[in-house]
Amino acid sequence: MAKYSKIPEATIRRLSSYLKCLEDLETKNEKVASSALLANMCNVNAAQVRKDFAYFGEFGVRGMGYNVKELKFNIKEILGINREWKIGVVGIGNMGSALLVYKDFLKQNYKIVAAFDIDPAKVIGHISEKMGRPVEILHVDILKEVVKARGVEIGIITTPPSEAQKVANLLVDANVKGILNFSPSPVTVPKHVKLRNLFFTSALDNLVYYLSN
Amino acid sequence: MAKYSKIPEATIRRLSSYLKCLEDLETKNEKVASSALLANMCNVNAAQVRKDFAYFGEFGVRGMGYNVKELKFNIKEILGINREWKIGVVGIGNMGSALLVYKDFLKQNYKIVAAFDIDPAKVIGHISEKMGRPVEILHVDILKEVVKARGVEIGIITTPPSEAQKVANLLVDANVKGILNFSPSPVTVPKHVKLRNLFFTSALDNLVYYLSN
DNA sequence: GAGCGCTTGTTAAATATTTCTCTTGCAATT
DNA sequence: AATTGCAAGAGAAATATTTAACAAGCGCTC
Repeated sequence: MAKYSKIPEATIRRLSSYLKCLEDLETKNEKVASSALLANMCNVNAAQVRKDFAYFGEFGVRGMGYNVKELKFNIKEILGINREWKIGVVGIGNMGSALLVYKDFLKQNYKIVAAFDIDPAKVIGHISEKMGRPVEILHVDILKEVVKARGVEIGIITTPPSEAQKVANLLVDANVKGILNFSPSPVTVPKHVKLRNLFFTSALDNLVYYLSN
Repeated sequence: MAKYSKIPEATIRRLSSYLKCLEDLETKNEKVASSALLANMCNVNAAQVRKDFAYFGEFGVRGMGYNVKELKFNIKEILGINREWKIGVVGIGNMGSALLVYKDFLKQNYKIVAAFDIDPAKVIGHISEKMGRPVEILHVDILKEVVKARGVEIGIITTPPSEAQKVANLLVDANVKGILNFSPSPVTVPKHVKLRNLFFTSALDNLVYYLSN
């Protein structure tokens, strides 16, 4: 990580996608993967794959390829996801409740340790019996104190768009380090907080553009 | 669109994000927006904003800025979302049911006209009373014929990862033009079908990388 | 243990993208 | 109708990213 000063943002995105492919390979009991194979799975150039890794070290064996488990471990270390991250979800509607029991979060060491809503009693209805027993849903009024007490580092916003900015402000005030906004309304936060907007329609827009052109 | 032969992929992504900002401005009753304002909202450079638009035409007024409604219209036209797109959702678990009633899809002219599951009777339990009456859930066995009959153009996969590839194959066989994969397992499709994987954990991975570094 | 096949890591070249600077033109004002 | 201020559009320069080409090196076989 000393060799290169600047890592392309796109490289980081791809690392995450290589990781998903490696997990896929792991379930299929594949032990090694070449840059060509990963490139193929992720629709990128093989040189790109090797270059992406080269920013961070040497993880492969010449003539052989990459050891799936090892590479997976190394990517997790690079991304900083080799430890548990504590998450709080705000807005327990349909999407919020779905996230509360989303299995891939658990698998990836993303642990939802708190859930908030403006009306905890009412939203219980969103939680179907099939969902098991997710974390208790608390009132947003006590968000700040709970976030601090439980060490929540990342907030996820799943409120209606009209509430998104208010909730973002609450989370910032409660000192979360990052925010993932699932609501379809863009929010802004101070520079010291990292923000990602995840707009479902944007994924569709992108798809549609390439379908239309 | 004749002036430039190649449009950066990143430009398309940004158009979608400008669009979200314009909608936000519209709800705030703003009539015009400058490139500087949009740049600020989307965390990009103002020249970038102008350049992105310049690929497709001249949408602004010098000295004034861009008319919010007009620009919104033009971006929709560019992206190809100035008409309704018919969508089918496969896998009606928690995430799938949440999407069935996701308001922003409707607002954006994305219409879910079909929903499938391996066990339609069972998954009704996922649909809470609050959700109203989403589209009827059908058995995947009849996916192909329903997709064709209802003119589904885009398939959304919200099954468990183990089923994702099978469903992708079904959708391809039913002649959808594009697939949006919400399941955490990467799928592959023939080149003539457009695919986007939407991994929630990837958004978190990205956030965490920049929190850790 | 020498040679071969294969795939990595690296450097350099080719592309692509972003940013800067400057020119153009609209609209408001006087 | 001329002047001024402002912000878009265009082209050039600066960066950044991707791709190609090749050298290095591991493990297998003979």
